[in-house]
Amino acid sequence: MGPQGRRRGRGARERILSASQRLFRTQGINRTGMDQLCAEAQVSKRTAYQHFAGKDDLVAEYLRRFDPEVMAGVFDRTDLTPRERLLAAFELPASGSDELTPLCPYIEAAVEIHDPRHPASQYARDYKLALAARLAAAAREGGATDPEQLGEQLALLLDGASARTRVLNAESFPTAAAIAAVLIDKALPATDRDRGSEG
Amino acid sequence: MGPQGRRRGRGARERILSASQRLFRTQGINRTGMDQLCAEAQVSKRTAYQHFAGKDDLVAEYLRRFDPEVMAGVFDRTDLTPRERLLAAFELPASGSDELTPLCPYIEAAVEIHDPRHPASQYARDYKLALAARLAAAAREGGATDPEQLGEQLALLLDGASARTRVLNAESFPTAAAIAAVLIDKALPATDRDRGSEG
DNA sequence: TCCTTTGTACACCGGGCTGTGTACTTAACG
DNA sequence: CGTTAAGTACACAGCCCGGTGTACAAAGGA
Repeated sequence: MGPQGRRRGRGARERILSASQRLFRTQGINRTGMDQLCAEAQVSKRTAYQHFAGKDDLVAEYLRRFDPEVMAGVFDRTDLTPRERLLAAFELPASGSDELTPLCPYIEAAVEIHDPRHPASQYARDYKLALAARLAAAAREGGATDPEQLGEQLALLLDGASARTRVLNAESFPTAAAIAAVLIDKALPATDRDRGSEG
Repeated sequence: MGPQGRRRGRGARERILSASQRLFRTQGINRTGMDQLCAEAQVSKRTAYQHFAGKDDLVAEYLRRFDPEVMAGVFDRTDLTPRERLLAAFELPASGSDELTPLCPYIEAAVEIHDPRHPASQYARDYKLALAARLAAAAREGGATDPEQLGEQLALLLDGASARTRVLNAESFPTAAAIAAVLIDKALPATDRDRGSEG
């Protein structure tokens, strides 16, 4: 119910969004009420609704905030060959060694929202396509025979690992990584395995 | 809210469960209220709560009912070689040609329920393990080098296709099938591709 | 200093949800 | 026929949720 003792002042919007990240990811979207979210953000409910038109709006903005941060760490690593970059995408994201990888927030949103026309569902779709495109770009750089196909395949593996980790309550990324290795070895020319095809 | 005109009589429990299948699959679990469900089942709300302790109970039972029906069609086909059976698991399930494959109900439940200790989550986990085991059994029958690994890999592909179909709002099973073909060809001995290793 | 912008406190509304109480009706079976 | 199990109709309790109205307090630039 907002900040009871100390005033928290000006950074309301940012606090709301970062509280969203914490709560939506750990509890899910539907199970997180606006009251709890405002309490976590130390923001009054009124303020929240002055910054966001509604919960839907907040959810959409929460998803939009993921785009930059998620994939940048992997794809911008110029020290790795394309092949290594593709494989690095399957290393456990932000691996707190005893915690499970949480379900991809876009899949979570798509399942919880369930309306394909909802802005959040649009963002989810856009993100997934963008990620596949990035994978395809790295695949092309590595000299893959059919980069788009490999990108889509690897993206599917990531989604599978994420969903399966949630259902089984056990880490599934290593399995996905093993499949990815097979696909990459098959699609990338053997001579370029340790070196990009860039000339 | 229940049967307004005609009385429907004795088959209440079955009608409730089959209405669950229709509504939970098309709308999701949380978005389907007991009122709507009872209306669809043409059953009074009171009757529903005489058959099930609560909605949680109904959801658990709804999931339990899937076990026999889903995989039986594929794995019992003795006319197919093990390799063909493994591949058949990736053919679009119940393909209404213009409709998307709905999200696997166990993934749906695991995401919507979100509590790993909930009976529904248990069923989901059990089902996923059982399916992987069935795939592994077929893989073993086909002479795979590491049947358990192949089973787990194929199961992950199915989950990935299911989740990604939902997020992208576009069919992803063909992609998964292509990956499956690669994995199967790699794991099954070439001489046994058209014939089981049974002797 | 004053005034605008931002945030606060808190009660409250309407609606949907799960679940129940009660009195009644019907179908099946002996 | 009579008895009993199954189902019905419907109102209603209680809860939580998203969202709002109102009156007030503080920060910060001019």
